[in-house]
This record gives sequence, structure tokens and C-alpha cells, in this order.
Amino acid sequence: MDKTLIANSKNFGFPIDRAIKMIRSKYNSAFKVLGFDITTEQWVLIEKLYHQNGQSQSDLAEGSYKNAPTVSRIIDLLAKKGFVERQRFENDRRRYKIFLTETGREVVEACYPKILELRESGWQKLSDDDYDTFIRIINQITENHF
Amino acid sequence: MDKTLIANSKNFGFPIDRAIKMIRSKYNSAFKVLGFDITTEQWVLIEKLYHQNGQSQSDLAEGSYKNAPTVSRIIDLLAKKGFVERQRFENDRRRYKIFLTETGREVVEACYPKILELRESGWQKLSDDDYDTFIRIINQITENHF
DNA sequence: TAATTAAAGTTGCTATAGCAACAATTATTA
DNA sequence: TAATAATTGTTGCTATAGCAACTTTAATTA
Repeated sequence: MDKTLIANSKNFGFPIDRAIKMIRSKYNSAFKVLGFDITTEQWVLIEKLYHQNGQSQSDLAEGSYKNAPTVSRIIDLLAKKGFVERQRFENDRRRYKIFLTETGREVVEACYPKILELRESGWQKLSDDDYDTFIRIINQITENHF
Repeated sequence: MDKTLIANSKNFGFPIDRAIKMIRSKYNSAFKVLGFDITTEQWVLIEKLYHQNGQSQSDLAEGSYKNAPTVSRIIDLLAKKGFVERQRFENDRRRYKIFLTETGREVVEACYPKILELRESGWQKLSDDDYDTFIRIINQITENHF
């Protein structure tokens, strides 16, 4: 293989993968330090439910870019910990409405300040313009891989 | 929680996670279409070995930002498929040198054109300047999460 | 209405990932 | 040298993820 061709290619997957690992790791230890037994991915779902309670699993899957089995299993874990509850739809017994419990709501409220702090410190030395640029580029990358 | 504070926070983890999932998925189906039984993460390691053969597992771990157990298991899989071989160091019997086999080298050579194509199409509608900007920002994000 | 198709969710399988504990080996230092 | 550290890699455990096959229920269509 032509080494020049390789060297000149834009290998963006690698730094993206690295960044997301660092972010997840930072969030995970933050939850641990706060004393809450949740992971970053579990947080993603309960945060969604905090803003719109009673979503179905497929709603959550679509909104979080997770697939159905993954959401199913994460909801299992969250339900086991008492943070969410499954309730069948009345008029469609295939679906569940997933509700954040009172405990779940308290967890989200208790974590949110730290989350906002992490978002801020995670963007230090970067500007608002950088953010717009970054979102434009990362969304274009996503679109380029459909 | 203050919804305005939440709305104004920079939630960059989500689009990053989404992008890396799309990229991985695209790469995985490319390997499948090419008829090779490898995943994106396995590719990362054999590509590294292609450029520098005989690295130890900890070299590979460090260079790929994977942890030691993950590298150990991926090397297991690659060895089982005959793409790599473990050889003990002579003067340090803790370590292995991992070597790409002839078959492994052929796989990398056969995949590389498609990989370069994917890198190019993955960057379409984006410029060289965008790339520099993107790398600067994503590396800063990574650094912000140490 | 009966048969077919679609939607929602679950389960099984495998891979990647992170953590902790562990074994074997090597390096350090008392 | 003997005891202790550190390094390298493995194994066990759990979580996330993707794929395929499956069940149940609802919607469509013949």
C-alpha cells in the first residue's frame, strides 16, 4: 500500500473514539463520586425521561440512538434499581410507557449540577464559535455515514 | 432544575457518540461486503501491526487507547483466525511480540483501498480546514477529560 | 372475517469495554 | 541476596452494542 496515500487520508474515527471513551469514563466516575449507581448510558435514558416522562422504549431508542435490545436491557437495570417503572399502554398492549419514579427523579436532580459542570469543564479552552463549528462538522460526519 | 441552564449547556457527548456508532457500523459492513471476518476494532489493531509489526500487547493497548484485557481478547480472536501470532520476547518472558501473519498482511492490503475510500467519503462536504479545526477541538475535548 | 404484515419488545449470541483480582516475570531497594 | 515493586498479560464479572430470531399484539389487505 502507498504509505503517502495512507498518511494523507483523514483518520477522524480514531480521535473521536478516544474522546468518547474519555467522556464516558469521566461521567462514570462522577456518578460514582456522587454516590449514585448509574452509568453514562443509563443517565442518557433517565435524563430523557426527566424531560419527557412516559416515553416508550422505541421512543427512547430513537431519541438516544440506541437499539431496541440495548434499551430493553438498560431499562431492566434501571427498573431493578427502582429508578423507572414499566406501564403498559391501555390501547396498545405491545408498548410500555416508561416512567421515572420519584427516586429516579431525585437522582436526575441530584446529578444534574455535576453534569452541567462537566459539560462546562469539558469545553474549557474552547469557544461558542468552536461549539457551532464542532456540531456542524460532527453532524456532517454522521450524515456521511448513513 | 433550571431548564434554561440545561438548554444552554453544551451537550457534545451525544453527537460524538452518535457519530462513532455510525462510523463503526459503516466500517463493519464494509468488511463484511469485502468478505473479511473482521470488525472495526480488530482492524485498528492489525492496521497498527501492519505499520509496525511485532509490537507488544501493551504497545498496542497504548497506541489504540484500548485497555489491556480488551487487547488481549482481540488478539485471541485475531490469532484464532490466523491473522496474528504471539511470540514471547527472548529477554522478557512476560511480554509477547505480536506479529501479523502473511494472511493478516494480505487482509490489511486488501482492505486498505476501501478504508481510504471510506475516510474520503466520510469527510465529504467538509474541507481540509475543517479537518484541522475538528482535530484541534476533539483533541482539546479529550484533554479536558483527563 | 381470515390471512398477512408490521410494530414493540425480548432473548440469545458475540464483540468491545472497563474494573478488579490474579499469576508470572522482572526490576528495585533494603 | 532477600524482600518488595512494578510490569505484562490473563481471567472473571458486568455493561453496552449490534444482529438475528422470536413472541405478542395491532394494523392491513385479500
